[in-house]
Amino acid sequence: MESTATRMLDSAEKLVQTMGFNWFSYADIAQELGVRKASLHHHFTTKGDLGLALIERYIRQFQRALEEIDARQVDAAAKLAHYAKLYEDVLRGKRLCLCGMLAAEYGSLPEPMQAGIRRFFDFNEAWLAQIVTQGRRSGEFHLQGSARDVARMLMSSLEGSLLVARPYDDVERFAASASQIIASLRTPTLRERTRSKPSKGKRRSRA
Amino acid sequence: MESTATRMLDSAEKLVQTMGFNWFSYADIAQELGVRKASLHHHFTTKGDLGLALIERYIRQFQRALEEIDARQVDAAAKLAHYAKLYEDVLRGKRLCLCGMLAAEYGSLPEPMQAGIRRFFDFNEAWLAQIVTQGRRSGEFHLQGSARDVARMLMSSLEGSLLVARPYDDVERFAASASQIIASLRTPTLRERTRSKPSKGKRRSRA
DNA sequence: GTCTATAGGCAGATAGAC
DNA sequence: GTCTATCTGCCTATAGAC
Repeated sequence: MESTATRMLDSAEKLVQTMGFNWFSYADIAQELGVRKASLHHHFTTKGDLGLALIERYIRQFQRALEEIDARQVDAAAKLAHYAKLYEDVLRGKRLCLCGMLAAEYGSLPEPMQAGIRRFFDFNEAWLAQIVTQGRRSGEFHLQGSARDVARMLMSSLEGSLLVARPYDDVERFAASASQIIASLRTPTLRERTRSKPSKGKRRSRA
Repeated sequence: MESTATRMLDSAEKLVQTMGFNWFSYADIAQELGVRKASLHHHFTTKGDLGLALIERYIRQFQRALEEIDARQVDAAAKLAHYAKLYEDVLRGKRLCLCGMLAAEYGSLPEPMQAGIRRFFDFNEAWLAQIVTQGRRSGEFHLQGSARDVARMLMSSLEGSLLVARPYDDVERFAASASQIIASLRTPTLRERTRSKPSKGKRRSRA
């Protein structure tokens, strides 16, 4: 059985991800759950408190999902594909990434929420950088730039792909962008390689 | 001398791009311009009217900027670099793309604004697809996928790079992502080609 | 922990004088 | 085109009974 606080967070999360933090009110959640606004304020005194709780829970959920990926997948490419699937599932629910939405509204949010949003991005960046490093070592990925910069590019591109795909209510649009982004990391395929000059390729230092 | 309506649009545009459409009110604009709210309603009866006017003006401005690029730049790569600069300038003003912001708030907006947001993306996609086709013909770009899909990926990635970079107030973060995205289109350089293994590496199916 | 009641303010919008 | 005045409704938040 879910706690009341959890149901409140679930309802708020959906509202933020679909309509934005500045659009919804306590009345919306109260109505959906069949409680009074005052009950909401008992659990989350201010709207900022609620927003921060949302971000912190979202980070924890993402953390678990990434641990799951690390545990189940071996290849860097497979890990990355599953990472993209996480985003795709969000869009399937006709939502945006919680922190993607809040990043748009960033300037209007209380400071603790702003710090939480940056923590979410920092955490994702760190995980992705690790995957990029792994993929480069294994020869799966072909790329220039630091692992950190590639990680930032990947995260930003996926966030943007969600943002742009949603108005079209088109999961395929997202999937096409995501696979194109990921493909750009892949070592050139045989067909591409056979075009290249053979020769004494030396292993490059970090680009 | 700027018309009152123009100054109203300028003020509203900045508020939307920094704080979001659902955050600001007519009172904010009225205060900044030293007029009354009723004057605003005279020019833009409803907030939705104002929002739509904002989108339409933004599209016209973008159109002019892209014509400028077409007129001044010859190479597809140079055109793309200038396109990215358009985004970078937005971030320099500590703003988001108007339609990127509105895409986040999409679900909460009146239908005419929603249609306008899609027009903006469609228009950008069409221009980018043309550049991609040009670059592929000239041999500047190396890519898989249709010009349309590459165009969508580029636009989404740049929108997302703005979104993620802004909380860090870091134009360099955007620039690094943008140049990485664009670099992924470039035909492998000689130096990159020489590194590839000749050999029978087996081709994996598309991820 | 949930409720009723209410404060105090601001939202989007309109009427009508100047 | 701009103003004053006003409407109606919703917002976040709190006090205090149950």
